[in-house]
Amino acid sequence: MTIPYVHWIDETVEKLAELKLEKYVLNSGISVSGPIHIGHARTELITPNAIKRGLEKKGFDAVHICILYTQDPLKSKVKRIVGKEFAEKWAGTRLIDVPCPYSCCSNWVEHYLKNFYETVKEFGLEVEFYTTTEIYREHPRMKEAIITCIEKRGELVEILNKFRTKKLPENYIPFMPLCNNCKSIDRTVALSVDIDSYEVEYKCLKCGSTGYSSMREGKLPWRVEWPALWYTFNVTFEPYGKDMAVAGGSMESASIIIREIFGLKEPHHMFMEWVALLVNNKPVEMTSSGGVYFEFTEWTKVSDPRVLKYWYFYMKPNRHLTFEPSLIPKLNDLYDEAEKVYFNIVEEPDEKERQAKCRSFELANDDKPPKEPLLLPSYRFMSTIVQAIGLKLDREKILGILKRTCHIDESTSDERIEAIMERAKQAIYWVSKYAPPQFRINIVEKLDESILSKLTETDRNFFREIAEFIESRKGIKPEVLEQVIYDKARKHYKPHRKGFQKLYLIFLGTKSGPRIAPFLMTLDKSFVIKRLKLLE
RNA sequence: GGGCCCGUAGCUCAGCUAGGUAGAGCACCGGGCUUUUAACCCGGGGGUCGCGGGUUCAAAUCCCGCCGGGCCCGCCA
Repeated sequence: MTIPYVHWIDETVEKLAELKLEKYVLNSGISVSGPIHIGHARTELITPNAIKRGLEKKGFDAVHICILYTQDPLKSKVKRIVGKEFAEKWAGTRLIDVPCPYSCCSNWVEHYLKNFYETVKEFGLEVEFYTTTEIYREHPRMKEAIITCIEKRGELVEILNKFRTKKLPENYIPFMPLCNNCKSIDRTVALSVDIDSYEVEYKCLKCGSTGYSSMREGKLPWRVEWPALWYTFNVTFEPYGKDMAVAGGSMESASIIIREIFGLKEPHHMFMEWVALLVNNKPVEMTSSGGVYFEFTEWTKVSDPRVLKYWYFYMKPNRHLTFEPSLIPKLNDLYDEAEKVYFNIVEEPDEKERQAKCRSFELANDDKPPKEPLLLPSYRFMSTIVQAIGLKLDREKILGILKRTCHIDESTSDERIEAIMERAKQAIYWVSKYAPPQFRINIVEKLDESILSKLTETDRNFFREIAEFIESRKGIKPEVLEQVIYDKARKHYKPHRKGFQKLYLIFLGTKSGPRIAPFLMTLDKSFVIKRLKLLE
């Protein structure tokens, strides 16, 4: 009685496919209240995009839209990312009107979206983005939705009041106007609406002014805005985080509103857990405005997008994930392992596990897995190599080392070389910015008394023999050198590990280090020989 | 006040959607081995599946009630 394995993405696709719709609109949304992080990427970008592709593969017309909330007021909690003064000055202003906090872009939104679209492209995501600012200004369906909400406001208030402790008055106008005077959007009250001129009469509680402003510049309150967007785009599916999942939360009210006010059915939903960041060794949910995040645009600098996609596809959606930059080599290993399982280079005895890895690997590659495995040197080893050559992206040196360590040869394809160089570039960035101390290699520049005084005659003989071996041979394989070092260590020391300790001492000034032979081969041969002879 | 997720070996978790002998990795112990910035191989110990009840020939799995942990909503988004 075994249940056939179905990946959770495929399961969702199957369910949606049963609806047999002419067109599928998969919606997601991100508030541009700060940096867009990799937690957003899980729920709002990567997951719905894979579902879209799944539907397309089955021959359906599907589109993935992502709404960027730029019309929202700035939250005061952004003080954690931009300082108290800035936050207080601009709190309550539409994000689109807030200046760039670092004075490098034309405004807040532009600053936080600066490299965003490019990263989306690098991730191979096919998403249509809309800002709420442009939707309010230009989208005719949104205008219809707003007018409907105002016309049916009695009914709407009744629905909203079911979810409120502080009840809204019967004549409440469900609209947040923009104050022309102080540009606030969260402390204004709509007094009356003129549908023909599409203007709203308002009173601003912040600056005390009254006046008329265009409804194109205001917004609906969130609980109404969400279903209005469903109506605007005819949304059929939407993943959401736990903030929306709650009984009495916005999803529940939005579902009632879309049915009763707009006469449509609510979209299908999918619950996704959030991604936490390890802060002081404790997981904290990522929050852009609260200053806890790992930026989405940062990902492509440290790693291949497929690595993050693979992680998200391999883990179940209700799984709470915890991220830390020091996990990046590990996550790369996870992807590399999946590649090996997929190409039958490594055996995965557990059939379900094998399928989970293979299917997640395919999904991470947008269902177009490579014909041949890349089998890159591990991220960890790449981080050793780049450190040995001073964290410079020196193509010749890197490829030279990889040749010496037998990772590549003349027959290695250009595609693979490029992938290796890409990983080298990422490893440099990672080592410089994120590597914890135990991953850092500092080669001893010059031997001084503090080291020389610790060496014995035995050590000198041991080093000299290794030096002579390296000198006498060309094209040594790492395994061969490893064996030679081991044999000589056993010959000179008891226990032989002492020999290894002395080797690390003269190269790194430490008692331990990376696997010795491949490490020595990352270094310049003449330097290694000189150092072993204690000449430098 | 309400909701969601989680609770299975020391740790991280799989197994629960369709009930059928309790699982993996890490850690630990023993052995092998070359100190490998989380090495590898062989063997071993280790669990009242949070608690209580119910359904059933049979429950980690389904139902009800509790308890514990985390998060969220009841402002705004």
